[in-house]
Amino acid sequence: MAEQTFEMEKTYNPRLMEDDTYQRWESSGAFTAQRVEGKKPFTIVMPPPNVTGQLHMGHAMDATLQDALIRYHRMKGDPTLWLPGTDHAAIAPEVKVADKLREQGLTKEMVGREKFVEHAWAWKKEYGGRITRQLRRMGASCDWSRERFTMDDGFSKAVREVFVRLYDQGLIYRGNRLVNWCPGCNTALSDAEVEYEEKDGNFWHILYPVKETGELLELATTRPETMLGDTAVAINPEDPRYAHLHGCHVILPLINKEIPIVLDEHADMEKGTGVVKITPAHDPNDYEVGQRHQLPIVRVFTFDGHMTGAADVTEEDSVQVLDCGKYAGMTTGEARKAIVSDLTALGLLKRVEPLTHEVGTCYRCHTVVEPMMSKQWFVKMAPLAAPAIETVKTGEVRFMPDRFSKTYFNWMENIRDWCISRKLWWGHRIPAWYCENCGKTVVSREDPEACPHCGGKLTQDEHVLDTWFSSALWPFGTLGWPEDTEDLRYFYPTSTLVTGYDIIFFWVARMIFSGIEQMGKPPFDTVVIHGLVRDALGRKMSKSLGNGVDPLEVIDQYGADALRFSLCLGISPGNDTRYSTEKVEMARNFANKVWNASRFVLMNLDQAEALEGKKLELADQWILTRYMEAVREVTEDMEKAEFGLASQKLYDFIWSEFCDWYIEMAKGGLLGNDPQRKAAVQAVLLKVLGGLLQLLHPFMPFLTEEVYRHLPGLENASCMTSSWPQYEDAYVFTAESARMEGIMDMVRVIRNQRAELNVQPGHKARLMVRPAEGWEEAFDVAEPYFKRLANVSAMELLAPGASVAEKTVSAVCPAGEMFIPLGDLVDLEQEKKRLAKELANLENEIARSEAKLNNPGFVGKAPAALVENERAKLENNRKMVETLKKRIEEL
RNA sequence: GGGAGCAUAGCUCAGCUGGGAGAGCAUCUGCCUUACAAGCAGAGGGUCACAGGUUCGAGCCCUGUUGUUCCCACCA
Repeated sequence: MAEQTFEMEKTYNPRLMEDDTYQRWESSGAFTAQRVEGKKPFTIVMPPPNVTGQLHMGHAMDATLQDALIRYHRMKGDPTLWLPGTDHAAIAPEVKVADKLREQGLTKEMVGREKFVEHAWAWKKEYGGRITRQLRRMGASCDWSRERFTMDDGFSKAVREVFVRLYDQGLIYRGNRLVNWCPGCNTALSDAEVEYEEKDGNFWHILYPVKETGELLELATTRPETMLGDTAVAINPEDPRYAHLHGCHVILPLINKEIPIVLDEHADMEKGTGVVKITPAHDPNDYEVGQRHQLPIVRVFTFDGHMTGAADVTEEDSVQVLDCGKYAGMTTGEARKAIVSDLTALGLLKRVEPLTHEVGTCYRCHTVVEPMMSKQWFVKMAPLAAPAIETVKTGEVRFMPDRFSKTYFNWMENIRDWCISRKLWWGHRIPAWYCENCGKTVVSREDPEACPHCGGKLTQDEHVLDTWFSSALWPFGTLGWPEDTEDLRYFYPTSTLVTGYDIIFFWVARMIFSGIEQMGKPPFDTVVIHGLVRDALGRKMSKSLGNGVDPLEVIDQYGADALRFSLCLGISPGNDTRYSTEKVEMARNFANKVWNASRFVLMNLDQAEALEGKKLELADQWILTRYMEAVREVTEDMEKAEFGLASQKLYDFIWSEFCDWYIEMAKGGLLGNDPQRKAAVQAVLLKVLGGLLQLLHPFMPFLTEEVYRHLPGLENASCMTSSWPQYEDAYVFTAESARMEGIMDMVRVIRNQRAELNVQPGHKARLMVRPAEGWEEAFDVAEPYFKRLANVSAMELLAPGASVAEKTVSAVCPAGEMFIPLGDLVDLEQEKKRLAKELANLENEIARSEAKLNNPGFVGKAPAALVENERAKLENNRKMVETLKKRIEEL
């Protein structure tokens, strides 16, 4: 006799258990991955959140799905590794630290690089643990012993190794290129970091005087402030309108500079006037034109978004910087206004045409990005992209859902070189040094003392690497690479990557080509893509909108399990989902339901009852069969990463079948005085409850763990490390299940009739049943079910020919005919009408079935089982119609 | 300009390989039935955007149309 020390509260209260449970898990060492030779591990590397960031709904979704997969595989017995870590995230912390310094009246430049980086590390130290603590509150079962950081020593080594290797292969180069420049963050950006936003703007139609002919040439631009950097205007060589201008020049207004008219295909005769101004330093197309015609490159913007002045004038690598004179020092916006107004004064602004156009902005600060001529480091992408495309084409790496491989191809097949240098201080400093003496560039794994060529003094490149350069190495860098570690050999390639579709380009694609390039194998075989969590109105959650919901507040109020479940229920792969409090409440209510069902079972079990040798009734056989179906379906869904389907299946099975039906039916056995029956019911309850807690564990780890360890026979056992339920044929009772469903059907009909007739709940009525052919023995055990579930006082079976003299409500079900004597509540006319309607329905059904079965196409081509099913249904309905007709006659 | 997603009950969304439309919330009715009112029982509510096509059979597959969201792209 086990003492009942486990006092369950009436209402589920997650706060009482979550922290303790997590600590127990973590200290048990069960999160720590073990290498088991000969066994294939299941490995996920966590997308590393910003080290100083805070948990948001996106992380919550990410963590929930990964943890569900990890817990599922752990229970299946796979050696399981979920490798957590954080990202140094370059810009965001850099901005935060700079802000903090500003509060003290300091700027980055004032403190200097070295001190600034120290401040950044201090910042990291202060906030670095925050997000990992928050992930723990989600219940994330990561292997914290293997936690990594993208700037820890080992990882830094990996970054340098990759940089040097790619440089040596000629896949990393430095050059003057037109890059996306964010004046707000004051750094270059990669193409992926530019977001396009639709903005209102204008076409300014400007007139440039032609030197040779004196005519005014009209051209249009959306960015008049760049005109000081014009080094040509282009016309199409085929354009008859301008044939006479070949070889002529224009005088650039405002600065009266003579620039040539060049002939170039880029000038589209169909667009505008067919004349284009060419600004090689500030427009990608113009840059190309400039290259073709050997035009000078004249930069007119500073890197922080102002017009250049005398002080900026330099000439480096063929880029000239202009002194913009009266415009010098203005912001580009101010310059635009001034230039437009000056042109108007000169009569050279013909007209202004409003338009909306897509403008590139910085994905972090949303400042408008300026294309700028600048010397940066690049990764040559074509040779890296080719095998990365191939590996997805062959199915070696598989996106789920598959449509995201299209997104991937679309990007990879049109990829341009990747700008990897950033004008920041926080990050991996580019391992390149320039010799002051001989001017050569040294790229090295170790910091060099002096120039290896001439012994001259070296200075390191000022830039750091794009933060995605290091996260691209995450799947092998975290496992010890470039060292040849046991972890690396055992866990690489990893199994599944789980992430949102928004970082396929930033991260997934780059991990794939990096893995192939450095390790010879892609870093994972499956990429599970999920959607974004949006707000209740379908908007993206963002700081600026202030519509973000803090997952921690949700956890405080409803519990981590409720949050997790709400993020799984009703989602479909790759589709966005809306966050709503209602949904969390629904999940919390479900948790409460599970809690109370468990409470009921525990209250009624005094010891572990084994199922073996128990005499089972229809209800037992039914719930066991349904449970086995749930095991099969949930397992299949987990394999397919169909979290929405798995959680929905569990919700329905637990609530509608286990609680609403089986527990109610079980009460008879538990409260009755047949000890054998009681033991059988106890055994079934224990079996099914234990199993469904396990199935639910990946979604609601805390609740299931807490209940599971208090089940009789499982004292202090862990649900988390228990074995995933197996489908067992021995517990599948197909025929008996169908019998039970027949009885349940009758229960539903009785309830319905009573409700319609407004029978007082306290009023119990007798039930007379005339079983349909073959259903007789199903009613042997049915009486208690009717009594408990349908307010029946007593059930009596009628002989086949016996008639019913009393005033009754009646109904015909597949299982048989039934009569409920309800005395004065019965209105015979009403009853006749109802039965007639019922009859009409059935006859409709029969007509439908007959039409189907008389269709040679259906009988000939539909699956045999389906046809058979239809025949049986028809047969059944015909029988029911006969019975019904007889009944109506009797009335 | 290219690509993708979505359009199903009043609202939010499921519906897995084609075989009689589901859930939660909301609404209506009746219940504190000793696990649970965060609950129980019952009810109402849908031309599955529109038009064609394939099929014995279409919410599901194909084509087109409309609306909507997103991604990519150098439209001066």
